[in-house]
Amino acid sequence: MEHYIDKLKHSGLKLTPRRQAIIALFIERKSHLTPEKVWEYLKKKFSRCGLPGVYRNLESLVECGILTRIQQFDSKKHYSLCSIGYGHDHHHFICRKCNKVEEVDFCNFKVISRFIEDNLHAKVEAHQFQIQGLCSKCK
Amino acid sequence: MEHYIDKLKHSGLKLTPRRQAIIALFIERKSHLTPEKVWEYLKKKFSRCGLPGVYRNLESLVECGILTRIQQFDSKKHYSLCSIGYGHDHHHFICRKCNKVEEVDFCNFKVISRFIEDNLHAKVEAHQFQIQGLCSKCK
DNA sequence: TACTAAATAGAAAATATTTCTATTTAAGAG
DNA sequence: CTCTTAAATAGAAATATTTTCTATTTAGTA
Repeated sequence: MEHYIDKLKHSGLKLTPRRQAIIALFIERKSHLTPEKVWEYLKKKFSRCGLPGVYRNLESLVECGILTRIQQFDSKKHYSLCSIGYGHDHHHFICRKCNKVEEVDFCNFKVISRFIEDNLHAKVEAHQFQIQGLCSKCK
Repeated sequence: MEHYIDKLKHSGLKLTPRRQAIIALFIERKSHLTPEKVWEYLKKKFSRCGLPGVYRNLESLVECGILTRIQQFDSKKHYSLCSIGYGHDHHHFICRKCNKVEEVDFCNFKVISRFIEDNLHAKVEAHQFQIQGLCSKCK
């Protein structure tokens, strides 16, 4: 938690109760969450709580490198904790049952990047790598 | 084009003018497109044309393996042609300038898959790999 | 404690997607 | 070629999702 608070302050963002609660929620759940899900949780903790604020907070937490956007194919936004940070390459394993997101600390992207630059003559700038399956508990 | 028509028929889907036009559009543009963009194009070709139909067609073209969903972070759905097919692993290079989508015929996923199964003790089922950058023309 | 920029709620608007029903059409059978 | 039927369609409407806006409140600092 300290780690995340440092990231917040380092980005010049204020440490508000709302943000602390959001970070705590993600730490507790370990899964990716939609703005709506986050809102459901926050409404229980804060009597006054707007969905627009949730959207804004999630985006600012992405920008300061605490959260990352997770791609699902359901027309909703999804976020999860991410130590790698905004603008960098992301590698996530996502459990299709419990939605737990685990970071994959391995990437042989250089090889693929080289392949692409050689074969497509393109300039590679970023990549996202998502792996789906069942986590150790769900399988 | 023949290739795509075969795929359609093979899936028991009808070859309608709408679908032919959608496939032709994707072949011509080479880029990923949102339902809205596809609709804009179809409206020029068909006097009567509904957006719900576009949504349905795009989804059925995904299911028969002609299109794939492309992940962008803008709250819209994105589709592109894809020879790999539904449920299989996808590897795309996407130009951030012209939105051209190129398939990457290279994958050392087995190594990463093995790494994940060994380290996270998870069962890997699918993966998507997206690479962003500038294509040969745009760079 | 006072100040200031940032964060907030809530209403409203804008955007995106899905559902529904009646009508039309593609494709196979005869 | 015509008939039949299941699939595809339009368009209206509903729903869902996200963003914008304004006034108010608050965190962090001096």
